[in-house]
Amino acid sequence: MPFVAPSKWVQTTSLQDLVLLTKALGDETRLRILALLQDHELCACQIVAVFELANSTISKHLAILKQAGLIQSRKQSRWIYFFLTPQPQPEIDAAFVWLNQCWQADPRLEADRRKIKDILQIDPVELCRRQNGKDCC
Amino acid sequence: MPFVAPSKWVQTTSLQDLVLLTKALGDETRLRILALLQDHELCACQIVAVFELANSTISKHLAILKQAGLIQSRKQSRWIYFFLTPQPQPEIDAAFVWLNQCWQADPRLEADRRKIKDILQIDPVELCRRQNGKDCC
DNA sequence: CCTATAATTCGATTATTAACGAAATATAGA
DNA sequence: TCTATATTTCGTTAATAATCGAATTATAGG
Repeated sequence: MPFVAPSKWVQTTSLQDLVLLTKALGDETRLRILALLQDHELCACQIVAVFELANSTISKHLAILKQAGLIQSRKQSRWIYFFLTPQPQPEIDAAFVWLNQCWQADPRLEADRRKIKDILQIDPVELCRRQNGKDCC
Repeated sequence: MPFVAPSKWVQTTSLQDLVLLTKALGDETRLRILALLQDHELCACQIVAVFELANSTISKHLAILKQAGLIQSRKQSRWIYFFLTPQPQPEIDAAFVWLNQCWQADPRLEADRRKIKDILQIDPVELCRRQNGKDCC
């Protein structure tokens, strides 16, 4: 039976986790996604519609936020919905407290909020058709 | 007399400031510098001695931290001492509160603390001689 | 006023990250 | 089971950031 190192040995240090977290927060698009997710859970196609970036780009941003422990996802019907991690580990919870203090009343975030409000009116089926159809760009 | 836009017009939004701040925090070396500065103010040559990076690199990191409003500096004799911004604006103060929650008892930060303890024993004159002399590297 | 020197700036290089479109994956619903 | 499609992964390119050594700056102290 081969020797297996206890999982403790490969555990990342809190500094490494923290760097993962601060790097995840160190991008404007990702901060704006987090701000939107404070109000609603959203599927990828809705986030794509807000930022007008390629869906592969948004997917990457979401993966970074997820790996940092900031968000989670669940599948419902044909869509994957992303939402802020509920009751996250303390260091992430504290990060949210901090961010909330910072980003209230920012004009760009307000604009994003208005935009998502319109997007939420559109049926995701129609939204995805627009994104995957050739009338895009 | 030329028209000069009121400074208000070029004022950055809070989101931009926040991105500046999160980017400044999104680097391991800079987080470690901040952790060290929680205990002591330090001059550039002392920080260089801890990290074994070129003084130009450390200088850049310090400039980024300073621009984000996290640190300040003062000149004393031949050295410039860097220290955490006392009573900073609320969003930065909240960031420090958050960081303090995160980085207590991390082994790498502990090691840095031990190292700076030794370095503080050395006269800065001698420290800088070692760095600028040819016996380095 | 000089000179020595601590720190910064500059210019170049390397490494990392963001972005895209296309291809692959996975699966809901027919 | 099969097909349509929402999301992810892949491969590449472009932009940004970290790093270095050398040159420059600014100034403390002789």
